[in-house]
Amino acid sequence: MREFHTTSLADQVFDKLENDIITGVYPKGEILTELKLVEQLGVSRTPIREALRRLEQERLIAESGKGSVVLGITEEDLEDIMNIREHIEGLASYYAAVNMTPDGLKELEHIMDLQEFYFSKHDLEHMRQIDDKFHDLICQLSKRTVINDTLVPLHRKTQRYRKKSMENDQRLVNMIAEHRNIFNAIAAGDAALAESLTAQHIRNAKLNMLERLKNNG
Amino acid sequence: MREFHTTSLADQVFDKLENDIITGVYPKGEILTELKLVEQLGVSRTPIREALRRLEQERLIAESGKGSVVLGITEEDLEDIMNIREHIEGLASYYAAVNMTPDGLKELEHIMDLQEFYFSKHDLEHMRQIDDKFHDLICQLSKRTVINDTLVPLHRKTQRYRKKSMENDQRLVNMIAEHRNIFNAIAAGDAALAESLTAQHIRNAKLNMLERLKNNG
DNA sequence: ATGCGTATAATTGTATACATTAATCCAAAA
DNA sequence: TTTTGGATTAATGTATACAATTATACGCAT
Repeated sequence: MREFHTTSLADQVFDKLENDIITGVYPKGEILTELKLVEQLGVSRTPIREALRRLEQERLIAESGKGSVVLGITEEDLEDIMNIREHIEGLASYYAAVNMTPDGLKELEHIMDLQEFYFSKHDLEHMRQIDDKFHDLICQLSKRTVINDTLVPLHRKTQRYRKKSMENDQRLVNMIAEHRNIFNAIAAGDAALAESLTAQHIRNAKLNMLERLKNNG
Repeated sequence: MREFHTTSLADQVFDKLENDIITGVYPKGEILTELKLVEQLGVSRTPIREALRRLEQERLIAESGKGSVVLGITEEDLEDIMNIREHIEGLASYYAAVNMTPDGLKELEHIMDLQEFYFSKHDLEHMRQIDDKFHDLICQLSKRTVINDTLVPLHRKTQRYRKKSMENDQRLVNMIAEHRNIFNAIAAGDAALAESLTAQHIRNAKLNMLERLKNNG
């Protein structure tokens, strides 16, 4: 018998709020109070509180005396995030190559195709989502819980700033090529190559992001 | 006017449960149900639920159909934790050296003294706590939120296995010496040295832990 | 014996009332 | 004008009742 597993209200509220923060519906500095969210979302405080606490733990919001304030990330944060990813994300690709399954490979290939599709449409919003999905999926397919749990929150935090770094058309072309190379290494089961290509890929992304950040002030 | 800020029941419950899991009061596999905890702790389900959700996010427990099950960590987890720490913990020491304050230095020095005091008493339980405190404090004093948030959960997860690695007396002596060297580098403001000493320290700890784990089966 | 289905019990999910705490505002005094 | 005190308001913290779900036990048919 198939199990239904309706997602709980708390999960739905969390997903919605996380997405709204990432996409800028609630910009940095916005104050979220439980009561306002009760009105807006039409559910009771209980699931809302649970969602807020999870967002708090991910450092997307923080208590501020009066309600929860939506946090931004500083240049220092971004620097640290990319430095950590530069050191760790290669491990994810390494184990993804080691533990890959046919199903996982198919999933990953689908991402590769979508990324080229959205690029041909110049759809930056979906490009951002797909880029994130690519890196999240590799973490997941690595089958290494600790690595996944360490990296995924960092991916979440950079999402808001990813779109800006995608306005550079040349970087987009390079990104797609780098993803493709990483995919090929994983598909070939060459863990060491996947690892070093990934580290280099993050390094490139970091340089591009920080440069953009400096130029935009 | 001084602010009081009594910690909430939810915080207290979280701290207690986290500590009980870390110290083995609730061993791996133990099932925690909200109702049992209500009886044991004498508070309502609301703060208990909040605490459980936070423990879940730290991967110390997981939902299991019937209640929440206390998770252990596998050898793979331990390997990943120490590999990640090996790559990142140096950054924490680096920034701790850069951003150090007199007060912070005093705090850190106090830890150094306590560690030698407890060693002279052969008090392994406190040694474990102090070791953890040392690394947590450096993360905190680095003033780099992302680095702190990335490392602290990893420290929590290894606590349970730290005591075992402290049964090696020679390792304890080395550990104290390594901590002292890291402290001196930070106090001297030599960020690069603090970073490399820390990386080496974690490498040593990793080797010792994995070896112990193999020997004990 | 074994598998199936239903009744029952146990557990979590949600809403809400009440308690407590913290922020705000305004009036009065320095 | 600034500050201070307290009343008021608004927010979160906590407990609890009720709903929905899931596990379990048991009887029945095969």
